[in-house]
Amino acid sequence: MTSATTGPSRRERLRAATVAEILTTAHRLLVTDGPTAVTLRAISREMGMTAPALYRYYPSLEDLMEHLRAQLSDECTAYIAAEMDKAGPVDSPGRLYQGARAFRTWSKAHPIEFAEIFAAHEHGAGDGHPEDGPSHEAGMRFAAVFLNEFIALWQRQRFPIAEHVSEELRVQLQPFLDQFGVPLPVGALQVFLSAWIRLYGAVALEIFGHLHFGIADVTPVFEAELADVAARLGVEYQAP
Amino acid sequence: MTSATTGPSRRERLRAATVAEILTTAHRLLVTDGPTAVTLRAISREMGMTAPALYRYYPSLEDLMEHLRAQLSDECTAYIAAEMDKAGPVDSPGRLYQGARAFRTWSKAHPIEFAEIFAAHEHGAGDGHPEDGPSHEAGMRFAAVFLNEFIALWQRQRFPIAEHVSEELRVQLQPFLDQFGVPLPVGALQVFLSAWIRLYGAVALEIFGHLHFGIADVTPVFEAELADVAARLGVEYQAP
DNA sequence: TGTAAAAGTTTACGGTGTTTACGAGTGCTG
DNA sequence: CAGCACTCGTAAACACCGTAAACTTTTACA
Repeated sequence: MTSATTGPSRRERLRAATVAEILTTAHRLLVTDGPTAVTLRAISREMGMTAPALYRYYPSLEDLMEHLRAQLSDECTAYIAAEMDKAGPVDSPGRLYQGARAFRTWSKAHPIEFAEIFAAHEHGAGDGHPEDGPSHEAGMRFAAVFLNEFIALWQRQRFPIAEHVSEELRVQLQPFLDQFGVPLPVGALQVFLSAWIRLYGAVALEIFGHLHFGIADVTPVFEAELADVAARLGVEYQAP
Repeated sequence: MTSATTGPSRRERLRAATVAEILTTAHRLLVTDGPTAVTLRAISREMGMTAPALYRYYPSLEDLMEHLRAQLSDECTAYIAAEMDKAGPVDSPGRLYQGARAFRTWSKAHPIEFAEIFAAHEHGAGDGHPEDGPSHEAGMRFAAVFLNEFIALWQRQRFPIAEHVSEELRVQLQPFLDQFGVPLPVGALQVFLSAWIRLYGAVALEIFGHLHFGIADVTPVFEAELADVAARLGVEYQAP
């Protein structure tokens, strides 16, 4: 016993290090050789191991990929949060701008990771419980970054919200607000969802190459969308 | 020679039939057993052939999948166009509503096909010319359905467009309008792009399961988004 | 009818995820 | 300190996979 404070045991530390190496190796293979190159044999080969050894850490390749996606999502989240902080303290304007642009910047810099995180992964065409897994939790952490910023904006300046929220919509959104204790009226949540839809739509279309039918530089399109959302929120447009 | 009119030869007909069977078989495997089940061996097995025989029709599995994606995209396009026609002749209102809802309906009914078409397929993490291939052309046909409807709407009633289009944006969009002879001002094209971003964003987020953090039925969210886009276009909202 | 192209098969190579059985090392415990 | 259980890793094997080459059968046409 070398340390008085009983931290993680030696075995646990080694195991954690191996897990981290597995994920970083898988990540490197993903970005250098594409999604199809992420195989158990390739990972183990790079690590100087044999493929079945990886089964001591993940029950299947799909499960490994699920954890990789969660890590990639967290990296994206951390980048956005860091960029937001550069824009100033919590109640400073422009944090949402910085965050939205950071989302696009990260996605353009990591298109393969973006596809891995945000494209379909109801893998295997089966029943598969939709609401679980580490990548889903990572998705919640991602959403929290923008939602918290949205809450701060709402508390600072009440932007105009939909005067009339349909009953069907209220029934869907109110339970969510209650469950997580979000201090937002349903109308504001609707605006948040709309803003997120537009941000995701613009970035995803660009990353997936569905805007390259004649548009060389998508930046002006993105900025126009950003300006339109900003106008809806009643905040003045800030050029990058 | 059995027919006087020299149509496609017997061999060409057989070949076309085989190609069609290959694609329908691949499609069936895709929806029943998932993307990973679409293999040359599985397709040939179902067709009572051997795997290398498929190389007489496609140079690789990836090429076969590319053609499959094009066919799936065309099926989506055809469904949307047909649903639009149900809403009335070219200049009747509600065709855009019907089309947008048809896009969501088809996507929800064919989530795996949707992912195959609209998710990332810059396969293989390489150079790969982005602007070619049958699925890209199919994407153009898809876009044309909505764009033509948009042009008709513009010619029927001039909806309000962005009063000021930034110079950077104009430089990107004007060449596209000129190249394809689209009778639309850049401001209207910007509105079209914004509408498409929102439609795609809403549907993709739903299909990919990124809205199921507490929202059971996404329909009201989608309808709210639709109503907001409609308001921007200056057309009255029509409930489904 | 002969001949050349097309269509399909056989065989083979290297790769994959995954299971099973086995061995070496680690750490706790009586 | 001895024993033992548990962890980590390997080796062999199975059933797949995409793809290439050589070979055979079928088809169409001069």
